[in-house]
Amino acid sequence: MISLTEENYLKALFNLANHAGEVNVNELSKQLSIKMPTVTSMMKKLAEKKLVHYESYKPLRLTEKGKKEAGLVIRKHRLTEMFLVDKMGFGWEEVHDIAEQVEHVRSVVFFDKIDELLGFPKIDPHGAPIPDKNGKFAWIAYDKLSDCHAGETVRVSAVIHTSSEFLKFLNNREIRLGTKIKIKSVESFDGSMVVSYDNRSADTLSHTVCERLLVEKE
Amino acid sequence: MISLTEENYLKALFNLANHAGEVNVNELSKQLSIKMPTVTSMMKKLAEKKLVHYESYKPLRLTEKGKKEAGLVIRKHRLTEMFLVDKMGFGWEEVHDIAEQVEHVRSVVFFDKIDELLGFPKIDPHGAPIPDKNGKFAWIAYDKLSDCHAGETVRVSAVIHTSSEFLKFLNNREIRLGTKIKIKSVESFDGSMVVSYDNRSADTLSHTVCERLLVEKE
DNA sequence: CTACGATGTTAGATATACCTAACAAAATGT
DNA sequence: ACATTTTGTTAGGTATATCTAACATCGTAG
Repeated sequence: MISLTEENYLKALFNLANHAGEVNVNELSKQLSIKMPTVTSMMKKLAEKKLVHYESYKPLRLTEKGKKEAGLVIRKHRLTEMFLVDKMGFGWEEVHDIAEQVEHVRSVVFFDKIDELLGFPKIDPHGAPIPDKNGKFAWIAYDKLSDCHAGETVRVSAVIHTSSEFLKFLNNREIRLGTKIKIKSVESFDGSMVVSYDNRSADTLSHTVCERLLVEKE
Repeated sequence: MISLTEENYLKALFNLANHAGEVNVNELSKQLSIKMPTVTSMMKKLAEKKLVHYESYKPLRLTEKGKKEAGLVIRKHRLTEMFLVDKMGFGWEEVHDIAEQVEHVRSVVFFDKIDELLGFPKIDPHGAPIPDKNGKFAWIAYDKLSDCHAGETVRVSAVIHTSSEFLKFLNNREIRLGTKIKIKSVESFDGSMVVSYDNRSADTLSHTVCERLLVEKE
């Protein structure tokens, strides 16, 4: 049995390990707003449960079992977010905090039903992939808008949604998943981009914004 | 701030106090499957928080504040049950355990949205009243079927749903909220009733069943 | 290459929510 | 009315999850 607290550690480990595969105690501590000694002792506990590989002073790594369990928590989180948006009418900027709580519900049928009612979605409202029932992710490689060039036309496929402020900003600009963006020019000194989309012929997006928009080239 | 555990104690206190207004430590202990000493110490804690009136060796009583908080938890529980049945397609026998978990979600907008999507329901799928946003109950006085007499025609308005087995039994007999029952005779020696309803011309219901069906006379 | 800052661990304390064992009070039955 | 059973409390212990303070190791900059 994995406690609610342990679920949160696994989820954070997975999210931080996204690219590198390894995580520091310090990073994890900051992510969870939990002091380092507490993190160290939890890592020892999770190591005993064969959920993480832990050795003193070495970076943390999820075991296969740990990845699976983390995937299942993230599955519950993302299915919940999708349900809140698609079936309950919440905005994509409102759902993270609610899903953070609902994800800890222990009922397989509950999430299976959500999955079914949604038609077995593959991505959440922010474009992030929903792991399958074994906790496995179908990774999709997107480009950051900030890595694209003038003249290219791209489609917004996912957003990095660390803050609801960013999502509200996108709401104001009427940028959503699927929005087709044409890059008119890139300012080399600050990385900001002049783009057009829908009926906005010239809008400027800062580098900070462009880094958080994940796109596919047409 | 009221913890998840405290919420469970308040809910149990309210449910047991339904009629009497007073509850024993022993009763509460059995209801929650928590040993008496633990209950005693929790009562002292809840008394400090002004949620219960507690004196050694005296029966337990919720304060007004305690009743309100208990009402709010029960509101969340019953709104969840209604949502699970009406909007997600679960059976009334499946929803208690799921609602037991979802009720602890701390998000006012989440439950407000559920309330709105359901059209501000006054009763849950078992006919129990849903408290208002101040935790206040609109009490409805029903009769037990077991207190009715031969010749009377009644309508099922609520069920006492301590076990999902009872609800499955009612499913098999096709008895639901709203079913109109005609009492043909009452066996005086065991209190069982011969009744007719829908297209069942003569069905026998044991006293145990009749005690758990709450009805309104036509 | 050593010293210092960043990172990580150990030790010991706290709060919550549970337990058992032992004792105390209340209720009950003959 | 007193002995017994039921109910309730006290005392002390455990597990989880957190903290601070002090110490240890690592990595790097001078």
